[in-house]
Formats: sequence, structure tokens, C-alpha cells
Amino acid sequence: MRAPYGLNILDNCVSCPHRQEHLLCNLGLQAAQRLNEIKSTAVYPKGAMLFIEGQQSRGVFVLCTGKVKLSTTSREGKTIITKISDAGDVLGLNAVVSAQPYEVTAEMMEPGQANFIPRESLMHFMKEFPEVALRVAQQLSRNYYTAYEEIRTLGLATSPSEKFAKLLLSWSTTSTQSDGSSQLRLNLTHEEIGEIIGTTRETVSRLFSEFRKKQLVQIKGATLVIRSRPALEKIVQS
Amino acid sequence: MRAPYGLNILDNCVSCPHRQEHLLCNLGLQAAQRLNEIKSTAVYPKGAMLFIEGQQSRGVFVLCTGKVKLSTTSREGKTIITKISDAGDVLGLNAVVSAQPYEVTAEMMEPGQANFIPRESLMHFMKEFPEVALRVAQQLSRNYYTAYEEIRTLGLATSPSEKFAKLLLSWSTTSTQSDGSSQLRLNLTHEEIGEIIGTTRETVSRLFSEFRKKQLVQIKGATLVIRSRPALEKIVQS
DNA sequence: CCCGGCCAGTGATTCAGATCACACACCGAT
DNA sequence: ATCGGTGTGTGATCTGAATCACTGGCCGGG
Repeated sequence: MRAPYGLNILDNCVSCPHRQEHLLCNLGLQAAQRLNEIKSTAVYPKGAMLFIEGQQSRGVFVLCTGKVKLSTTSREGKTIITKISDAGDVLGLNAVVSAQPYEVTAEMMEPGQANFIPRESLMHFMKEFPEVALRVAQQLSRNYYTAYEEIRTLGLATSPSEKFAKLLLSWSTTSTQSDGSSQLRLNLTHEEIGEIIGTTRETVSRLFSEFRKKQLVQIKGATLVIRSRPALEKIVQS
Repeated sequence: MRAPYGLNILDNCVSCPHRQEHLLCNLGLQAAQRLNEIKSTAVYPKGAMLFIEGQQSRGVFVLCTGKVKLSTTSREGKTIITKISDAGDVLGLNAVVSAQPYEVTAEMMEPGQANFIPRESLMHFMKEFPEVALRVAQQLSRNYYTAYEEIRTLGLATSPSEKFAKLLLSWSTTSTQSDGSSQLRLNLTHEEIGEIIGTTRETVSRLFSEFRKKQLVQIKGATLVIRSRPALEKIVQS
């Protein structure tokens, strides 16, 4: 089943869950055709770098399948992960629109497929179709919000427990059961979780222990069960 | 002296330093006229709130004169200042474009003047003129960058000294002398500085003492002299 | 003039999380 | 089965910033 009207950049991405909302989906016929001319699709293996922090920006990537880790590193080697992107996300948009180098590194966490749109083509495309410029603005605004949320977690949460609880809650938004519990596959190492919430690997380990002891979470192999959202929410504001 | 072609939203803002770069300046004739119809100007006293975190977004403010403190507060009452805006900055744009409540509180730090553009008018305006949508996109992208920078300071800098040095450097970018020193008026309390770099008032006091002792800065009344940028840069990466 | 409120400076104490240092579990390759 | 690498769990120690608790300076108003 395809959009009733116009082509869709994600037509070949069956797993894209919310195509309606995404940038460059459901455009008018002309815009959609133009889009198909300027985009190009490729498949990337696990570990592939779509782009690297500091590189001159070449264009944007629209992720079809797979997950991408966005991170930034200081000179001393400390790394933070700013976001885990998945299907439908647009990567590198800020850098392209403002003609700056990529500000983060984008690495495939699992094999996946992405559409590439070169910088010049996209800028032209935006000038040609006001609706596209508007979509881009909305996407940028969404990017800003996630950055802003990151600032709140990093700046306002006092303890690692709080940040950790917040992270777990953000994960459990997808697929929550009626009893307040939810399940998800955990494919991040403790190290990486530490890089998300800004703490060390050891502390993450201890947090897991602590939360397991308090019956907040449960772990079987790679699946993580969040036992009660309410309890976690209490920790966040505590 | 006015722009050679078209009206300018900042025409009555003599002190705006870089009007060329700013949103909604130097538009085409038609766009500029339209803009003049939808904007309205007002003067605000010190302490006035342009908007408050969580309020439904009504429109954007283009600041003409004065400084504005953008901040966000957690339920427990902890506050962080995300940005100090000055002439030319566009406030509330993200909230308006994505139709969300304002994510920060905007408070006048000194009396000043601002143009207001209602939400609906702006959205219409963007759809009518592609150039406007493009400008908005670029402005949003700039907003994102400052947010991103904030993330880097908050997430990557380990010690308060590092964050403090970083802040001082960001202040000294304007007006640096040939000998690497620079001077500026300091109208923030230690408390507020703490809210910018995410530490306590006491720590800021101690940092000032320490930096004075190390001959990095010098204070006479409300003017702060930064004695050597290189030395500060050393601290940042150390 | 003195008073009250806000801001700045500084010591003493405390404590949570970083750091260091292991031991072990798991998995794929040889 | 053995081995190396990677990821995990947990103790012991250390440290730097938060917190508490003052003092004193400055300014504006009665």
C-alpha cells in the first residue's frame, strides 16, 4: 500500500512505521518526482560511518532500515552519544542547511539502508518547492527539541540514577503493556549507556544492579523488562 | 541609512549590529511589506517575561534592543540558563514552527524593544514566500547549533573549571585586543553564572578567586578583564 | 543615618561517583 | 577444548564539588 498521491522516498522501506510524519514523505506529485531524481539509495554494513564529526557536509541521509548512533567526542577522547536514530530519521540536515561541517559522527549500529541527497540538490529542491522548505524547517525544529531534551537531562538531573531512569522511560514509550510494564531488546553495552547519560561504565553496571534489586527492571539475556513506569517516574522527579 | 532594497524589520533598531545575517532582514520588497503588516512592536521593562516555559506558543519575538535570559527549570526548582540573547535574535521560533508550547522562559534582563509576529501570520508568511521559509530553516539550524554546543559543554567538560573557562572564552570573542586580552561588562550574578555552567554559586565564587590568583582574569567593579585567551584555552582542553 | 535585602567570599564537612583493580561469564575462532 | 577478546559485576579508595554555615560588602529606601 502506498500513499494515495505522489511517490514516496520510503516506498521501498517497508519497516518505516510512521511514514506520514516524516520529512519528504507524502509530497505533491511534482516534488516527489523531483525527489526521486536527486536521491540515491545504498546499503551499509554494521559499523559503517555515514559521516564523521568535522567533515565538510556533503548531503543528508534518510534512514530506511537499521539503527544509527550519533556521537561527538572531545579532544581528550571522552565521547557522548547524542541520539540513537532509526528508520525515517534524517541525518546531517543541520549541517547541510547551515553549510557547516557535520557536528556529529553517524555510525551504523546494524546493517541498514539509507537514501542520500547531495547538499546542492537539496538546497535547490527547497528553493523550488516551498512545501519542502517548510518540511525541512519542521524537521529541524524537531531536531532542536531532542537536543533541548538532552540539555535538560544533562543539566537538570542531579544524580546518574535520575538520568538512567529517564533513559529507561524514554525507551519504554514504545510498546507499553496495560500493567505498566514493557519489554525491549537491549543492544547497547553498559559503556554506551554511560556515554548517553554521561557517566562511567561501572556506574551503569551498579545502576542496573540497584534497579534490579528494587524490582524496577528485569533482564533475561538481551531483553530488558521494565516492570513499572510509575516507579521510575518517581525517581526522575525525586 | 536603510537597506538598499525593501523594508527591514529592524529599521528602527539602530543598534542591531549584523542586520544582514538576521532572520527577516533584507527580504524582497513584497515580503518585507507583508512583514510590516503582520509585525507589532512593543517596549518591555527589565524583568518582563516575553513568554514562559510550558505556555502555548503564541508567536515569535524579534529582539531589537536589550538582553534576554532564556532558561528552563526542573520540577525540583533547579534552573539552567540556556542562552543570553541579544539584538537580532529570534525567540520562540522552535515552539511556533513545531506548534509546541514554549520550551524555555524568556525574561528581559534590561529594558528593551521587540517585534512580535503571531504564530498564524508567520506560518502563512512562510508558505507565501519560499525565501522566508528558507530563512526560518537557517535560523532554526543556528538555534540547533547553540543547543548542540551547550550539550558539548554540559556533557563533555569534566570539571567546573573547564566549563567556566569555556564560558569566559565565549564571552571574550567579542572585542579581543591584539595582546590577547579583552574587556567586558559583567551583569550576571555568580548565581546566574552557576546556572549557565551547571554548578553552584559558591563554586563560581571559588573559580573567580582561583582564576584571579592565576592571573587569568581581573575584576574592577562590573568590568571583567580576560588577561589571556591562550591560557584559558589550555584549561579547556586539559 | 541606619536598616534590610541581595550578593560575594570563604572555611569545614560530607558524600556520591570516578578511578583503580580485579574476577568472571560469554562467544567466536583456532 | 583452549584461548583471546569483549563485556559485565563488584569491592576499595580517593577526590572534588555540593552543602552548610558563617561574615562582610554594597545599595536603595525609609
